[in-house]
Amino acid sequence: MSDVSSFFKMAFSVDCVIFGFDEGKIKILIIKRGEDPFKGFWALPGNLVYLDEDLNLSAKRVLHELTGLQNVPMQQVSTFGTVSRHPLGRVITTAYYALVKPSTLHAYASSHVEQIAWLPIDEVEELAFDHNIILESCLSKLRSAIKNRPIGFDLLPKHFTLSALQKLYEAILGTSLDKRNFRKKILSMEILEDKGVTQEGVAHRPAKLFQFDAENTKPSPKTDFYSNFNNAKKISFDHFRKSRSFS
Amino acid sequence: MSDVSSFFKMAFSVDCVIFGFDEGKIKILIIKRGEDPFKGFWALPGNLVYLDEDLNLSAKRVLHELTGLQNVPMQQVSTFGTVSRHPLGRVITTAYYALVKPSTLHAYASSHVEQIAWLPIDEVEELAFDHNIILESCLSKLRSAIKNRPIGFDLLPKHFTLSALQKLYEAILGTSLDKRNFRKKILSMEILEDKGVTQEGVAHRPAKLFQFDAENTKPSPKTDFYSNFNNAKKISFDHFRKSRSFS
DNA sequence: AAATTAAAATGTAAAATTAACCTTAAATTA
DNA sequence: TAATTTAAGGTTAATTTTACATTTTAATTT
Repeated sequence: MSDVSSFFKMAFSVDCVIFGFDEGKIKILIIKRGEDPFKGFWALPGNLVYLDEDLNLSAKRVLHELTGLQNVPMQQVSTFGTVSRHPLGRVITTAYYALVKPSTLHAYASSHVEQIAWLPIDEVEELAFDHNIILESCLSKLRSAIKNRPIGFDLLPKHFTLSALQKLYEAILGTSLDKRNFRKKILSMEILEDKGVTQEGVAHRPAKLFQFDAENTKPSPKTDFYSNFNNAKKISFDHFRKSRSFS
Repeated sequence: MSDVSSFFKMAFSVDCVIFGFDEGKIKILIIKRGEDPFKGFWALPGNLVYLDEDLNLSAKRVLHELTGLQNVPMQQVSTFGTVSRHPLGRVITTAYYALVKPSTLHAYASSHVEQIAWLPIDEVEELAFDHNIILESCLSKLRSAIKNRPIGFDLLPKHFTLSALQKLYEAILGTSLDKRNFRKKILSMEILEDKGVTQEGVAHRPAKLFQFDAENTKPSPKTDFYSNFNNAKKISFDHFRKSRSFS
């Protein structure tokens, strides 16, 4: 290659979509930017990648610096590279998502961040850069991931009820599921361990608590991990539905 | 952001995994590099992205420049960004795959390319850069894509027999499929148009020719597009057939 | 303490899908 | 015309999915 130096003028960034499940809703972590560009705008946590830093590690570093979150496994989703997506120059960005338990961690506004918030995904308005598009793509990835692998547990506390798990699936898939069929299917996978303990202090019959049993994560033999999203009862999730990116 | 200029020192590239189906095998297009780095090595077609060029368009441009291929839809797969994956500096690369019909197009060695070859995927040896890893990830993407969407047709000539289609699925999935069940399932999807024509000049009963009917590409209602890869026959033990692939 | 409230837990039957399996048909070649 | 080769196609059993309603258990209210 004759002269290659003119190519080495780009920057690279990572953007993180951090999903949490709280009050029956899927939320994401957004930050209000404390510096230009897009100062004062809400945005996904993201920043530039250092020259001597692996891309995948960069996502963890950036998330930590901006929100204090640590030890969060991150999944690469997609890379966005239109020419003028960033006002300061040519910046290509890679999107990552992560699933966290908002209850057990404390995200805080850190460097260059004015504010931080957990926002239900159906309440997200205009974000900085092309972050709305990035969010859509991560959401769509999450929806297909949850059908194929037992990842939902990462969004729940260590011990949880089957109803909570079902609500989580309903929130992500945007459908309502049949209770008996859901329980049958999940239990038949033998990935849940019955802790022999029940809820306390609830004003109704207390539910059994389960724990995800990582041992038994053999892939389910036939279909997707949880593919029967067909028994949807067309009830309430209208806004949710329409935001599903088909096509 | 105080001083950001030190970040704008990276380069960006795209690498293409071009799949073809030929002689019953899945092959990829590889090039022998005509310039450093890795001059003389076999590699995936790939090159640096221009500063003023959209990432996704870059993949098409690069493929065209190196192989002459044009109008090939490309799917983004994944981005690779370890620090020293490229000897000339910090270069992050995005992998794309495409499905082509080797019969109807003429790839040729173009700029900076010494040679070009279609190589069966199981005969690929050491490639330049981290291209072996990139290939693996595209292959794995192809395998899951073919189960979810009717993309196999992009690898076949316009008119094809059901046996050819089945062989294609078998080659990609690495399993053997039951002939009657395969035909039943594919035909029930109503995405194939019977051309009322048969093969000619074959030394056996000629097969009917079909054509992919893009009209009818409603997503199959329940399961994956072609998910029943479980009826794999372990070839020899025809009656001893407890051979379902568990675990 | 009895009644009310709220969610938990549970089984069965019909429908749909998947899996297993083999014989006859149509062309070419020897 | 016999031999070879691949195409074509249908039935049954097994499994999976779907639809559906009542009873149980605790806390709270009266």
